[in-house]
Amino acid sequence: MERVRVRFAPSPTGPLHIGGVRTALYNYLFAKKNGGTFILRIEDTDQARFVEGAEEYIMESLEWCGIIVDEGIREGGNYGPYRQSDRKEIYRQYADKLIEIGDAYFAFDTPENLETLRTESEKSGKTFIYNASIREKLNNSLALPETEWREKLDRGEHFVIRYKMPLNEEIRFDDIIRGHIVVNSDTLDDKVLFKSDGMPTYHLANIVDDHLMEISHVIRGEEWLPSLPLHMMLYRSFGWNAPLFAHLPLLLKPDGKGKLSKRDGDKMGFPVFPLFWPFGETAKGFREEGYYPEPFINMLALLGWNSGTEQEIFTMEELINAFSIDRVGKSGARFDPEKAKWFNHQYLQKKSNNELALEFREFLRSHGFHDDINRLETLIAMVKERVSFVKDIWEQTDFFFKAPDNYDPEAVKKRWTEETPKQLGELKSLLSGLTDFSPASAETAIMGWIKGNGYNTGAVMNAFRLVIVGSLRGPHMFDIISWIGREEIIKRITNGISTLSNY
RNA sequence: GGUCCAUUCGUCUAGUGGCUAGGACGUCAGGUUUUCAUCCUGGUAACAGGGGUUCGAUUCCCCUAUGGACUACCA
Repeated sequence: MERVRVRFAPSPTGPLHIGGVRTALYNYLFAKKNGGTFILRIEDTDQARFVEGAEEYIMESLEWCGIIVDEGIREGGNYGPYRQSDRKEIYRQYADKLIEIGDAYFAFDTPENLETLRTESEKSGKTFIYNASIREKLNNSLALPETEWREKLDRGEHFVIRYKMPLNEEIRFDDIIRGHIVVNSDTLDDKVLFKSDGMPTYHLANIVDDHLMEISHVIRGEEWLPSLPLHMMLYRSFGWNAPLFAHLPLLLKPDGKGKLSKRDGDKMGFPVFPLFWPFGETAKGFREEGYYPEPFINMLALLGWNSGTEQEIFTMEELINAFSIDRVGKSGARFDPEKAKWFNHQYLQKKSNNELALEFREFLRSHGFHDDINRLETLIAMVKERVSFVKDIWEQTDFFFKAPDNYDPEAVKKRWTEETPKQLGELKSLLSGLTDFSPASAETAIMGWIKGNGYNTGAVMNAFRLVIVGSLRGPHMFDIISWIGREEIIKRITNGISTLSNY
């Protein structure tokens, strides 16, 4: 096979959606699997929709994901420039070449005029298609006498260049994922290739750049499938070899219908973007929500692709090795926030207590607490397996840092009895006199005291937990009290007795 | 409306002309636990429908239904 060169070609019109990230990922995996090159090309031919900051956002997102760009606006390369607005001059000549060979023409119709025609034919139940069926009647260089349209051009009248779609021709092509597809050219319209503002449309720029950059495989979203016939025609008109195409299935909403959108994330409280989007209407990002890039990528890779084995946890290296484009599915995949969480949980479990302690220390700081790293490691060890995110650690351990400010009424009702104050009073003196406050020592002492007095273990321990934690949750009591320390424990028992005895 | 694409448990999916249709997430139950969670064990649950082809179709073909994308001087 010729050498593999693939590109990810987003438009800088806002934050990069996870569907876009997945497209980038599949391109990247395919390139690396085949020893090829991954190119990032910015498609900013629509000046009106350009959004400040989007380009940086795209690059930062890929970087966070661990998707390494080989050629691009920041990396450089031998096929630049990699931003279409910087390639502006090269497109017109290709449009002109098409006109020269008779496969394209100048059109002078105004957008308003076309709009009117469209609504009119809609009213009569017909579809308006700007093609062979009607172009002779419109305002273009095919319908007008040459002297007339040349004069318009000379006068500087606004024009676009349209592709001249042939009449009644079966256009046949193959897609790696979808197989053979046939479309009749009569259902296609004479697409605008070159706009009146002097910029090419996606269709022209895309084909020209893919050819000039020697792209071997185009891997993009399914929304492009309907324009593939046009693209194939363009390659034919230019006499170029077309790259191979693979159209990826779409990412769908977690509930209901339709493709995933920004709104879904807002509505259901999960992110649909890799990073926080800080401009204008802000949007949540996976990174800021506490996801690690590895599980995020892992999750995305498995949305629409699988290795054919039962392996689900993959490193990027493993993904590259296992990836194959013909194992990509055909139907849309629904994004599942629950499974995304599970992936993060899996990765977090593999982190060392030290790594997590370091991360958690930063988090604690924002809550106004601090502690030394060794103590935090001990703490992490107690709750690690029950959390999916570093921020969850706080929810599991807040009572280690501050005394409860209220007691769960349900738990009080269930576990606070007439004997409880007396028992906890005894426990308090026991702990005051205990020299070794390690978990093991505390356990021996407390369990001995309970048994010696014939108390009910569950009753005593739950009441004890209630005054220390404020509710019936958390790790083993002996680990908790040893970490918190005698003085604070005594204080909490005292407070608990005085507050709860009034019930 | 037109064109194109798709359809296996609730979700992501494996799979093949003959299988008890497999796994994961979720969910449910049991176990472990002085609590909660984790964890372990087990269960639940699917080939959209109808016609063909065939000795036999989830698998191949056709139709229908449903879903989706596109239908801009946006990408």
